Amino acid sequence: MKKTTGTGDTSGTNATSGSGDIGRSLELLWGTGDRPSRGPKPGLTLDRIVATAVGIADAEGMDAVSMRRLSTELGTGTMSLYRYVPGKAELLDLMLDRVQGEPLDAVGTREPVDWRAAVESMARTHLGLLRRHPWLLKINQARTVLGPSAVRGLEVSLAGIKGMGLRDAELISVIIAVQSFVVGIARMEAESDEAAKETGLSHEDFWDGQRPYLERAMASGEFPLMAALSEDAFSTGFDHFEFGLRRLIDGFETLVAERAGE
Amino acid sequence: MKKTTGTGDTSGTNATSGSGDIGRSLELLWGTGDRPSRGPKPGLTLDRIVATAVGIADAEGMDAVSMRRLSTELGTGTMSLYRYVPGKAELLDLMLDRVQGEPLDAVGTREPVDWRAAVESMARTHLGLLRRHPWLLKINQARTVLGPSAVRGLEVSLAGIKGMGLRDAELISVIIAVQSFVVGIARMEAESDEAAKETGLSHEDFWDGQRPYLERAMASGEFPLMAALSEDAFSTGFDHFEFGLRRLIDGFETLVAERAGE
DNA sequence: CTCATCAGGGTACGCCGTACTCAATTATGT
DNA sequence: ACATAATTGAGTACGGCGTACCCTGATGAG
Repeated sequence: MKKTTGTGDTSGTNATSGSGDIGRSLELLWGTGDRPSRGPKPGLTLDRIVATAVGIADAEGMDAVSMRRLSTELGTGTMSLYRYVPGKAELLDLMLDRVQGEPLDAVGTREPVDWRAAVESMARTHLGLLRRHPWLLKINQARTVLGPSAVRGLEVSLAGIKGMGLRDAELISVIIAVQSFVVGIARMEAESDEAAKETGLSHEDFWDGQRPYLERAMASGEFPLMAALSEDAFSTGFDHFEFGLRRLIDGFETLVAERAGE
Repeated sequence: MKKTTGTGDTSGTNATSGSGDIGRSLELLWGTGDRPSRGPKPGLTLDRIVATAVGIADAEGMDAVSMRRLSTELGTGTMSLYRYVPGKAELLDLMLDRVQGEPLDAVGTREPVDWRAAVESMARTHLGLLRRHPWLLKINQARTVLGPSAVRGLEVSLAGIKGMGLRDAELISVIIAVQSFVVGIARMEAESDEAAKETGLSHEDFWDGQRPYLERAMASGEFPLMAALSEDAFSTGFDHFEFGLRRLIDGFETLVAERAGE
């Protein structure tokens, strides 16, 4: 995704730092944004660019976010964007950190009542975020571990589960387990929606379309257990998120009780 | 991702079926592949195309899989591929189903010993698959729920956890919970690797690069809990997959015990 | 043998990210 | 006040992508 040009030399023009992209990303993320003293005032702001990009992604998905499209939306030339952002990858990093800040504004770092409630809230908040911005799933999150919003989010999460009485590495692991589960669920949902939108087929039409193939397979006798499943096993009435979350919390409970008993 | 041309009319040339893509995918997935009687013999096979595409993706990632690249690898013209596959999306579906079949060949549908072992095996197998083919994470899996390999995999999974004594919808939910968790973990790993490869920075260099920003944030006093974390909280020595899997199984155990007690 | 049928490949179009160039603008030093 | 150095923003161009369209040949049924 990085070397699309083929001519190489992605970080040669940037005189400020020879380190590459990630340093630039961090600088933009944490940076103060002080302008140079000489020259005309910029007609845009980083904030406006990122906000607009997020708007496009929310409305039409990540694929719609291109530098040309973004510049059109902003009423500027395409290349002007590169005055503010070194490349598209860095723009994505900024988009990521921006929306990650959303839930934090509402929550604040209030005292946690109970770690179970905290875990639940963490999962629900995260899932809500991913549902609101499904394009988040298409951005490499490993890059921006250390944006301001990510750090704040981690702090809030830690505050919630501190009371579990686990070792530090285990607390991190709890967070990772919950986030992993949530991401997995969100991914399923997002992909389902995406597929529905792309093919123009609704959920029901989709399943109806599969039915003949499925039925032939079931009739073959090769899949006895699947054939024996009741009709509503795949029904949309069952909330797989709630189910999984409950199990996960129960699992944590077991560990916490175990530790307390020793 | 579908309407890249802008001229519209994505499914007009195909005389065989006006239904669109998904029907065509299923046909390729389950179909018998009978050739027409007239005309020259095809120089390629669907199998060879898909296998080559998988090879490229394994070696160089999903981005390297383009129709041009694939055709070069196969020694044919680019457009020839469209004789075998209606479009790239369908090719991805086929790639997905192909690698999903891998673990099944080894396992077989032997009698399950214990549902705990089955869940563990399910998770480990899936994680292994995703580690071997990280590009799987970039393919929309919702589309191909019903490829032959997917159906077989589901059957095997069901066989393993049947003994839990849960309702059908709950069994599905168990599978979904485990797979979601595994996908989440795999995604973290893959993104980490990808970021490392793209930036050319190793894991350590990456963290060292962040350190100044992090330390400034910690020094600000805004994040007391994070600042208080021990050094090794993020150490690579802790296996987050094992931890989460253990909790998940414990959580299932709680439910199973609950049901048995009633 | 004829010819309908079908495989294969070339060309072209509209997207994409972005390197490079250059005129216009502006704050500072004199 | 003015000259100057710095910076902006727009234009152009390149190499990639997926794929629509069309033409060339090979094939086997009648």
